[in-house]
Amino acid sequence: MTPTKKTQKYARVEHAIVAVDVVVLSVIEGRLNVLLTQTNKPELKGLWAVPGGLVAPDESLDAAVSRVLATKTGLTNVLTEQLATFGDPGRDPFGRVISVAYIALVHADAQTLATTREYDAIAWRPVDHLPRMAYDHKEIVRTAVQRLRARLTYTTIARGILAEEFTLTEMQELYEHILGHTLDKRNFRKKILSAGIIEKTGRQRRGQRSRPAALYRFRTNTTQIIDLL
Amino acid sequence: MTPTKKTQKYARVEHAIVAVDVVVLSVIEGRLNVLLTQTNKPELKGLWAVPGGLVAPDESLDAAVSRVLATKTGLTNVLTEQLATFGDPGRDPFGRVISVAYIALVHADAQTLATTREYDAIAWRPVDHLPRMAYDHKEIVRTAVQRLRARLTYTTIARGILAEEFTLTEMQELYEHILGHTLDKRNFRKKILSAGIIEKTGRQRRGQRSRPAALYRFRTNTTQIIDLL
DNA sequence: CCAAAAGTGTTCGTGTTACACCCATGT
DNA sequence: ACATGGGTGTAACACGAACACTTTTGG
Repeated sequence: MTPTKKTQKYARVEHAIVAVDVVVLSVIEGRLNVLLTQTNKPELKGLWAVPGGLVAPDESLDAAVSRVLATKTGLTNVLTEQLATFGDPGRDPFGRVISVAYIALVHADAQTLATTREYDAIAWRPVDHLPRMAYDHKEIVRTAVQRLRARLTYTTIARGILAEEFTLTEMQELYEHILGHTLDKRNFRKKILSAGIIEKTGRQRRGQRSRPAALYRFRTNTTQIIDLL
Repeated sequence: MTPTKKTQKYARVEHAIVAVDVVVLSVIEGRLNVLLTQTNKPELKGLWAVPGGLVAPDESLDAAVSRVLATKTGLTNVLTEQLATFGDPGRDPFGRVISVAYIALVHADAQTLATTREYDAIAWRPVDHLPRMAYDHKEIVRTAVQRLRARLTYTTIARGILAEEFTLTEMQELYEHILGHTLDKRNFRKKILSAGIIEKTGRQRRGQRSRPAALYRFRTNTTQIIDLL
């Protein structure tokens, strides 16, 4: 069944264009950052946008997200989650484009690798100092950050941003930076450990001129809904 | 700017079709029900679907939802909220249709009015006994119910289902039916009242052969995010 | 006067918060 | 030896859960 045959039945309908836009978030040097690309369309010169692309005729939305991430940023195997769909007529000056927005979280590791790729400029920007952006992408990023903050306290979504192995202090700093306020060290450890979502790897992080820290990993590969903090 | 002109720039792109599907929920006789229509397409004979329709070229998604609700069910002025977007190729056997699903909540009042309209059959069905359904609509309804349950405890979304004026017992029964378990009367009242989201209207519900109940209303017209229960 | 639902406080246990010092390492 | 971040317990408090009787009306 080809796409053309499949859409026959709706031939008279005015078709829209469907895109996916991916808000890639990471914590870099203690700040929550978003990955932005500079568009090369002359009409939007100088404006930044979240990486995105059109959905191919026989491609699922998730597949489109993976493809866009891989081709436009070099990122693969990223934890993604659907955010919301933005469809105001006029949100794209070139036509009626409906955008299904996704959140993607990447490890502190992968950052440096991800920044060098593709044709137009690509860079990390702190979410609290966004540049002028194309379309409604500023609103999309704001929505994504809101959602991430909310999820952080009742899911194990942090798994997406933390490296494979991490120290409890790294994890706590991640929470503090995303939530925007400090947390008590002893209480944080008590809650996270008693939730049973992470376990010691047995290894240690050494090298700093201080006591070595125990390394932990998440016990599961899935994002669980569980009350933390 | 006509739609045709606007989409010029993307003329070579395979266009998809964008639809909205609305999961209309209400509590009827103590059970959570969903409003379903029976499709008249011969290929899907006998299957039920959630009311939905294609998005017009210059119509926002929200506007499409309102229009679909009004023309297919007679409902107007309904509290709606975007749920998620379903876009698997093959979810619609007739073509590539991307569906933006919405939740709509209607007052216990409006129910009876809503059921009589439009060409094909339309009826309320308990969400825990869904009939055979077309497309992926069963999954959409399940997702909607999950979301409603979750929202109930931390937002004032119940406002959408309750009538303008209601008794605390009615409100409590609503929560019990949607959550699927009973609640303590005194604790429920304490929490809801101390949250400050509702106020006495000064009127009473009389007529039952028992003590009259004070009537309440929500203090605001918006769905607020606040910790209840 | 009886049935039916409305309304109202207190106790107890659990979970959350606030808080300060010793430990292991690298330089 | 000292600077640096890692690691640990306890007491006060607030919050949530459990629980039963009196009040007001309609019939």
